[in-house]
Amino acid sequence: MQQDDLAAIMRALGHPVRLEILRILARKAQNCCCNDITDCLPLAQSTVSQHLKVLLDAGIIERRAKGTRNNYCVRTDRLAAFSVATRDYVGDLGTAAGSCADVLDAVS
Amino acid sequence: MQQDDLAAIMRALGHPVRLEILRILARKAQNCCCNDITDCLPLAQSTVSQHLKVLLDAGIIERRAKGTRNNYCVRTDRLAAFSVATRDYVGDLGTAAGSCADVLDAVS
DNA sequence: ATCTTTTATCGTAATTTGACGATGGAAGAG
DNA sequence: CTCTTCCATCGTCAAATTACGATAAAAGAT
Repeated sequence: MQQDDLAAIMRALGHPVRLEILRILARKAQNCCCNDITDCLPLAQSTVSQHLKVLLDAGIIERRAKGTRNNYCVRTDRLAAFSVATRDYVGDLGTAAGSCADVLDAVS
Repeated sequence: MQQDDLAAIMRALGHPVRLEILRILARKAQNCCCNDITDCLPLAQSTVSQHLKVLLDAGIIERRAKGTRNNYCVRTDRLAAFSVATRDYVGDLGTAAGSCADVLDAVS
């Protein structure tokens, strides 16, 4: 995964409400629409819809028209890839840096 | 780690420049000041300083006065905790959701 | 055909972000 | 003491984010 993509997903996830929305989606899994989420949050429907769009644009969730409703669900594959990319990124930093604090202590 | 803290770190990491700054810090490990980073990026010193503040406020990096300079380094511990928290969060979503897309396919 | 439900989108307002140049203060160098 | 280097902070500006209410379109229900 590209660094910019990683940043984009981080940014999309970088809001407590959106983390909570994903949890709600995961819990109600198979049949969750915008109103269902709005019922769980102290926010207006339009605000929730906006947050859903952010997650949608980042490719973290999926939308499926179902009659008069739109069902959303988590894109587990994308999140798994993100989790791996995050681990790799952090891992790279760690191996490159060693324990920087210790080095500074040793030098001073 | 609290969900809000996770969101705060995600947000701090949710910018390509800041991901790049962390990489630079990790590479130059033991002796990296604001100017060093600025030299690696097409940005003004004040802009880099601002990004450093964001990372600092999120607890992702550490500052150490060293003579006339301020050395920064990555807080590997915090990033490791973040990596774990991310994995756990994504893992929770996965187990709660199953493969939601498949469920929807089966229902439709 | 009409009504209701759902929800994306528009318009708006307040706040935050991201970028810059300028500046002042802190600390070593001469 | 003076000079230079480093850099956090201030002021500014444009753009993005976050929230809201209003609204219209789409689709099922009556």
